[in-house]
Amino acid sequence: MKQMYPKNGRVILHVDMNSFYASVEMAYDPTLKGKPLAIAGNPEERRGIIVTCSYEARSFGVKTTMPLWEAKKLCPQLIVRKPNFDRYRAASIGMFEILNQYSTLVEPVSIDEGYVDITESYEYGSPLEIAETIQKRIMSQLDLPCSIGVAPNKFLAKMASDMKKPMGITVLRKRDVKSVLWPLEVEEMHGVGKKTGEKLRTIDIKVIGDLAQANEIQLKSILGINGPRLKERANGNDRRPVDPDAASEFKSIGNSTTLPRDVSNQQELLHVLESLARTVTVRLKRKKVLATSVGITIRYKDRKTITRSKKLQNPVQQDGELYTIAKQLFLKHWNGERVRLLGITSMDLVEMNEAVKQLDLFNYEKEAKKEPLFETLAALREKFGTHIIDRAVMMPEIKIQQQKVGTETSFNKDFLQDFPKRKAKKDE
DNA sequence: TCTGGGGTCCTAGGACCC
DNA sequence: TCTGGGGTCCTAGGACCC
Repeated sequence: MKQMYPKNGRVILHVDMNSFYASVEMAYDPTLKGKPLAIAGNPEERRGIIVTCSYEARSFGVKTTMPLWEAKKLCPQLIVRKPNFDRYRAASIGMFEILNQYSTLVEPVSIDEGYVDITESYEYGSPLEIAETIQKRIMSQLDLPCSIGVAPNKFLAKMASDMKKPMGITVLRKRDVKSVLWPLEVEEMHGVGKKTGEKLRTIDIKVIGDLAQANEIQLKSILGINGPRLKERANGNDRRPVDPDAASEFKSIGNSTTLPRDVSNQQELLHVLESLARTVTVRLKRKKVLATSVGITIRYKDRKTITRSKKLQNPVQQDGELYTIAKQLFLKHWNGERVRLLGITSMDLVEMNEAVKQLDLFNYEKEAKKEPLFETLAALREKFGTHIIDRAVMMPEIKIQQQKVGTETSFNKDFLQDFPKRKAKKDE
């Protein structure tokens, strides 16, 4: 079997669930099968846009991000359901459990898609057989359709999974790139959106083949670092590994909400901010992380959107902490006009057990530089933590400047600047 | 009568340090 | 008296994706 595969080549699958939310609803309620179904928010709350819709709905011209009223106009018999994220998460777990049975190299990309490196998975059959087995099992066990791309790298696998929907399997080899990929419009390419497409068209690049043969200097000048990368992809090259840990750690956690109507009342807005802070806090705790930066998003009536953020001295997670910072940012930057959307994002996340250590290191470096003055032991303990101060004071090799102020002995905080270095050396 | 909510990555300018 | 350039951090915004 082994000799079936190219010596240094990889075999990557991209598994993409078809109209995932709508399909999950149909699996839960089979009477919905075969009907035009859309998942959308509440139009009364101005969240009435199509998140996903069934293929039957698509045949009427209904599309993702379309306002609900528009979709209803195109398809009056459209059945609309609100999203049930718990259901979708459960279905997603089921899907990844199946993928994990064919390789240890499974990289989740989002709730409904992932890459699988099956280069070493000979025992389960040929690449095409594995793809067929996975597709059949997802259908029989979860009642959910998916499309699978089979290719020598992630980019080609991703493009391949998009080619036959629903329930397609597409093999895209390197040698097929010219005939299959190159004739497609550049905007069809993963990584090329509206803006990049427009820019590319200004230098007469219309199809993927044009991009593949484009002048690299010129590409770089209009797209920056992304230009040469896109050209590589257009030629079918992509060396990114399938990394099972890639998405395991969140880089940010945030929540935002479009208000049912535009609001300019400060109390009302702060109230919304407070409830957003609470939901973000709950999610931080569940993930056992703390935030070292906090940002807010304000979208005004005219959809102009600003973001403001702040790096913190100490990572936060407790109730109220997030709100306090978000409130400060909001009051400082809100221009008083009517607000359409508010959001809070927590960033630079650190693990809870890591955070204690980092808190100390962070503090004494920064604080000591800022205000090198004498303080009492109690104050230092309060600021930097009892543990770290007591350890520093106990170490005889560290000379600590002291002075008497009244009956109290104070310590020069400057000694703290050297402490981390000494401590690091000692720990080696 | 419009345009959600969750993310990631990149860029660019200013501050600051060496 | 005049003044380089690299590196890093912080902040804001933009593009893109699902």
